[in-house]
Amino acid sequence: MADRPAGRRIPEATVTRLPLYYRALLECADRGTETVSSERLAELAGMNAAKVRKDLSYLGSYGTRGVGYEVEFLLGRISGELGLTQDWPVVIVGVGNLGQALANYHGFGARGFRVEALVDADPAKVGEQVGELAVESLDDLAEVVAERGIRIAIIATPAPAAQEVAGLLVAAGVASILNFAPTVVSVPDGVSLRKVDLATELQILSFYQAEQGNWSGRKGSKRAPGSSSPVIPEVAS
Amino acid sequence: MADRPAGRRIPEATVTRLPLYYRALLECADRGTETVSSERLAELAGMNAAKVRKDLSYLGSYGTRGVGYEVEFLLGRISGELGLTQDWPVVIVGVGNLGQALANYHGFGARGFRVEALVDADPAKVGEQVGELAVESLDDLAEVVAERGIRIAIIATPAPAAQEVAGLLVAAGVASILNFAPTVVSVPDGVSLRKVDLATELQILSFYQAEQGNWSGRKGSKRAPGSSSPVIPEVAS
DNA sequence: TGGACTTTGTGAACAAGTGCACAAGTCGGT
DNA sequence: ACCGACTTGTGCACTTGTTCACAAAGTCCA
Ligand SMILES: NC(=O)c1ccc[n+]([C@@H]2O[C@H](COP(=O)([O-])OP(=O)(O)OC[C@H]3O[C@@H](n4cnc5c(N)ncnc54)[C@H](O)[C@@H]3O)[C@@H](O)[C@H]2O)c1
Ligand SMILES: NC(=O)c1ccc[n+]([C@@H]2O[C@H](COP(=O)([O-])OP(=O)(O)OC[C@H]3O[C@@H](n4cnc5c(N)ncnc54)[C@H](O)[C@@H]3O)[C@@H](O)[C@H]2O)c1
Repeated sequence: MADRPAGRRIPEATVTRLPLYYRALLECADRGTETVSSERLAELAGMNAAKVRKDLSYLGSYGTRGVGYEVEFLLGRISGELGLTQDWPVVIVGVGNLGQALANYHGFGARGFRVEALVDADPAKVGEQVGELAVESLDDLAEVVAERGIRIAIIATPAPAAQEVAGLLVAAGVASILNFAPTVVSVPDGVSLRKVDLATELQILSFYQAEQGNWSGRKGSKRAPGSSSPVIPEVAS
Repeated sequence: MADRPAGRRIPEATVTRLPLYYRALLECADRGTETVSSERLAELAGMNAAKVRKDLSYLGSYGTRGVGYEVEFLLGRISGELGLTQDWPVVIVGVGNLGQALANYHGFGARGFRVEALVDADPAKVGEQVGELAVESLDDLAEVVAERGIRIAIIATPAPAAQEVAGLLVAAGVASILNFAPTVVSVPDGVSLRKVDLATELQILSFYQAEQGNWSGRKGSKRAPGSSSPVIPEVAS
C-alpha cells in the first residue's frame, strides 16, 4: 500500500538479486509484456516466487494484487535503487588478456556502465589503441579518474600489483572496485570492493564434483550445490 | 583430536571459503612457513580468526593448540577435500573475446585445472589456433568431452546460446558448469552450475555507491558493503 | 452487485551463518 | 614438575536469510 519506500534498509542478499530481476524485467519489456507476476518473474530470474515478492517489497508495495507488477514501473524503481539512471564511467586498470577482453565487451553499455579509460603500467602498452580507447599511463591515473569523474574501477592487473593499484585508485577518489586479481585486497572504510575469482569458482565446482552422486538430494532440497558467495566480504584496511 | 573427518557435512558457506584458505596456505608454503595460526591465516585470507577455525574444524581437528596448523598438512587436507589432487581437464565453449582471454590464462594450471579443449560454433573460428590448442567444432563437443574425460565446462558464448550449450554439455557428460553469459541457465539435478556476471557485480557496486556516505557504519560493523553472492543458486530444470 | 479467481504482501517458523568467549590442550622455560 | 603464554575447538547467543501459508486486495465476468 505504502507508495513510499519508507525508511527500510535493503538486505544485502536482496541487493545482490536486484540486478537479476532487473535483467529479467528488461526481457519482459523487450517482449512488450506490460505486467509480470512474481511467479513469472521468479521463473525468468531462476528464483522462487516468495523470495521475489519479499525482495520487491523492500522497495515498497508496487504490485497490484490479482495482477502482478507493472514492468516499466518496476524497471524504473529498480534502476533508481541501483543508481542506473545514469551511465557510470568506469576505468579498467591492467590492459592484458583480460583487461582487453573487458574493454572490448559491449555488454556494459546496455547495463548502465561505460568503459571510459584504460590504464596500464607497461610503457609499451601506453598509447596502444584498444577498441575506441587509447591506453593511458598509470602515472596519470589520478588525473584521469578526477577529470572524468570516475567512481568505479576494475582491477585486471597481476595479483602482486592489485593492492598497490587499489591504493592508488582510492587515493584518486574511486569508491567502488571490482577486483579480478586472485588476491586479497583491502580498502579503507567507505570504499566498496567485490571480487571475481575464476580459480575459486572452479574449485568450488570441483568440490561438489568430488562429492558426486552423494550430494544429490542433500537436505531433500533441489538446490544445486554450487551456490552462494564467491565474493568474500572485504574488511576495511 | 579426531584424526578422522567423521561424517560431517561441510556447510556451503565454508566450501566457498576453502579455496581462499588454500590460496593463503600456498603463499605460506612459498615463504617456507611451517605452521600458521588461525589469526595469521585469517589475515592472509581477509577473514576473521574465529571463522577460519570453525571452517577448518569441519575438515577435522588438525590444529595444534598453542601452535597453529601445519601448512603442508592442511594444504593436503584442503586440496583433498576440493578434489584438487588431480588436474581437472576443462573445456571452454565460445572462443570469442572472453573465451580467448580465458584460454590464454595460465593461472588455472597452478590451481588444479587445465584447459583441455576449446569449442566454438562459428566455422570460421574452428581450426584456429589459440595458445596451444586448436578450436574445435561444436558438432564434436560430445566426442571431445567423452574422449578426454572432461567433467567441467566454461560457457563463454553469447547469452542466447548459453542454455542450449549447457544442454549439450550435460548430455555429453559434463557435471559442473561455470557460466559467463548473463542469462539464467538451468541444469538437471545432479549438475552443478555457478555463474559469473560482470554487469551484475558492477550494479551491486553501483547500489552501494548510490548510498554513498550513509552506508558507512551500517550496523556499526566495519564490513564493506559489497559482499555475498553474485552467484545465485540455480535450481534443477 | 456479487462471487470466483488471482496474486500480492507479510507474519511467523525455520534454517543457515557469524562471532564471542572460554575451557582445554600444547609448548618452552625454569 | 610446574607455570605462564599461546592457540585451538566449540557451545551459545545472535543475526541474517529463506520458505510457508494465508488474509487482504484487487480483477473479471455474469
Ligand atoms: N586472463 C584471464 O582469463 C584471467 C582469468 C582469471 C583471472 N585473471 C586475473 O586477471 C588479472 C589479469 O590477467 P591477464 O591474463 O590479463 O594478465 P596479463 O599479464 O595479460 O595482463 C596484466 C596487465 O597488467 C599490467 N600491469 C602490471 N602491473 C600493473 C600495474 N601496477 N598497474 C597497471 N597495470 C599493470 C601489465 O602491463 C599487463 O598489461 C590477473 O590477476 C589474473 O590472475 C585473468
Ligand atoms: N568479453 C567480456 O569481457 C565479457 C564480460 C562479461 C561477460 N561476457 C559474456 O561472455 C560471453 C562471451 O562474451 P564475448 O565478449 O567473448 O563474446 P564474443 O561474441 O566475442 O564471443 C562469443 C563466441 O561464442 C561463439 N558462439 C556463439 N554461439 C555459440 C554456440 N552455440 N556454441 C559455441 N560457441 C558459440 C561465437 O562464435 C563467438 O566466438 C557473452 O555472454 C558475454 O555477455 C563477456
